[in-house]
Amino acid sequence: MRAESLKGHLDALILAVVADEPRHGYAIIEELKLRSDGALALPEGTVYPALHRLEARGLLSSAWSRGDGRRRRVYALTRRGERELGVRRAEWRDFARAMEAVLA
Amino acid sequence: MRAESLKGHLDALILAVVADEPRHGYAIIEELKLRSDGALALPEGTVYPALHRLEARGLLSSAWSRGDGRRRRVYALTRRGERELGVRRAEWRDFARAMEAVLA
DNA sequence: CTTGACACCTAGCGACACTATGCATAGAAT
DNA sequence: ATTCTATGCATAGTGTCGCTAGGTGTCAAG
Repeated sequence: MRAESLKGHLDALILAVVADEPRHGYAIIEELKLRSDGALALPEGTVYPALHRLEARGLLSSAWSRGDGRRRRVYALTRRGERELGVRRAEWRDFARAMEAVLA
Repeated sequence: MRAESLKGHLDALILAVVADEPRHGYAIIEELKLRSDGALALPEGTVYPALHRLEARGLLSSAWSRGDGRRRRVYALTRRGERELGVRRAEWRDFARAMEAVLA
């Protein structure tokens, strides 16, 4: 997976994964790997800053939780986040359609 | 169309358009607009540097041509460019599949 | 004789994913 | 006991690359 290819699409991925159920950062990384059959193996240095950015924009909310004595920051989609996910999904479809139209 | 979303995918688009027949920069821009139904309206400042980059990497070759008294730099796919297009197409499919798997 | 389409060029900017590194806990392996 | 691996979070710094904004010049139409 080329590094640059993800640019501009990461937010949609994270929002989609969190939309199903609230998750913490590490779990989001694992879930992305799982759903994409290993294609989306994102380093932590990519995901954690993205989560902070999304929360700063009001698309995610977070809360610390303790399980197994581990501290985890669990993220959930806000209402603005839901709307944003809808927009991003639509934008992805448009972009993918355009790409296919040219590459076909 | 979000600006960042194109990153990493521009080369594939240009190679694909030039693959059908040699074209000059302005014509490539028009063709992308046409095939994508207006979705890919790329500014010149995006396409021209990309063409230079692709030529520097040996994926495109160019030659000046005069028609109507206008000077045009016409680009054609090299053999390496053909191979690269194949790789990029495959990478796009993989990426798109992964995105769909997560967004679905 | 100005406007708009055609046609090319490039310096500098900004966004953002990634590298590298650090800290810390838990369980398994040696 | 100790080391290794997986879990879990964080961020400073880097590099890439599409875009903005500006420039040059031709040609047809109004």
